[in-house]
Amino acid sequence: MDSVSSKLTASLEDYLEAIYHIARGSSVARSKDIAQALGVAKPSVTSALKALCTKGLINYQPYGYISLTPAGTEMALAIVDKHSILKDFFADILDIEPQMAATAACELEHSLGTPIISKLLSLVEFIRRDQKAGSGILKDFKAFHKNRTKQKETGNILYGK
Amino acid sequence: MDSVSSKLTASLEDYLEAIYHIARGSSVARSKDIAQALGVAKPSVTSALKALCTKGLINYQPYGYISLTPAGTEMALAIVDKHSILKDFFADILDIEPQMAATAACELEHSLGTPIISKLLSLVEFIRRDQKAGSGILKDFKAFHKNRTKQKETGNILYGK
DNA sequence: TTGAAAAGTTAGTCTAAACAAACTATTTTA
DNA sequence: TAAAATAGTTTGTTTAGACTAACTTTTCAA
Repeated sequence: MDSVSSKLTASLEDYLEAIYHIARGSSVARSKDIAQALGVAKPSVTSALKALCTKGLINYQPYGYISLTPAGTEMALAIVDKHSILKDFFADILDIEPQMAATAACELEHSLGTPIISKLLSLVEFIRRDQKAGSGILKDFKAFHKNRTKQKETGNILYGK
Repeated sequence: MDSVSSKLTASLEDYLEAIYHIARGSSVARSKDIAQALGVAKPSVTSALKALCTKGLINYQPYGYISLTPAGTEMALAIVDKHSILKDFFADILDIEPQMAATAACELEHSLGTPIISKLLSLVEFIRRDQKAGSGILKDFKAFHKNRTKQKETGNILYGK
């Protein structure tokens, strides 16, 4: 358990997440696909695989296929969930372009703990429910933001965009 | 301009922010205070000061006092603003404990660009204004979250807390 | 005004994460 | 089935950021 319990770096979390997604699609994760998914060179993948294997999160043998252990799957799922909640918050509530929302989610998923993510999920669901009920919090908010940033022209406001 | 325009690392942003706060209080920033503020050893501060000086963000001479240049002040202010907006969002909207809200703000202030921060600020102000107007979005949201996480006991929900 | 204490710097080490170049293993195909 | 192509690994380098130990500079107090 000692090797498993240690916290991962942001980088190793990214590798774990990539392995999760690749294995979802094709049921095996190959080193090359991981490199491509993360935009890194092949030797970087090899190093990361060794680290993740040492921590008991993946099954890995040199030149072999890669899969997540139960512990690795659990961790990957936690990261993927955070990513998804953050992306929804940015894209659906803050109305950030999908690409930028995804990028931001990628960065933050490594920093935020469950208490904050839980609240964020509630907020997303709260506003979605409100939308269905037709009372228009989101619409009002968007109008509020548009109006607030329009004042940028007059120069008396920060963070116009 | 070449040395100034490069993006800072998260670490250097932290140093810049610390210098800003220390110089606010006592009008001079000493190396020792920076080390203490960031919980880091003295040689780490010296390295960071050299880097920030090279980038034209602080005035620094060995064994001398430290101050921000105009460019450094501008950057520090941008970071401090982000921090403050994030902290308000976590503490006032998501109702996260102040300590945790501050810690999270510290992490995220380095990752999020102005488009997202701007929207977040609008959201904070939108909900504050709503509160004053008495229509209770925040109150409803808190109740919604409480209710949602109560279902945790029954086991059918993620991120109960 | 000099010497001890405090502050700051230098030098060297460590870790994480990336890279390129070179090598090895596997797979494909002619 | 052997050679070419592809995939994966090893080795060694680089960068950023931290650290300790040892050294230098500055400050303060007797």
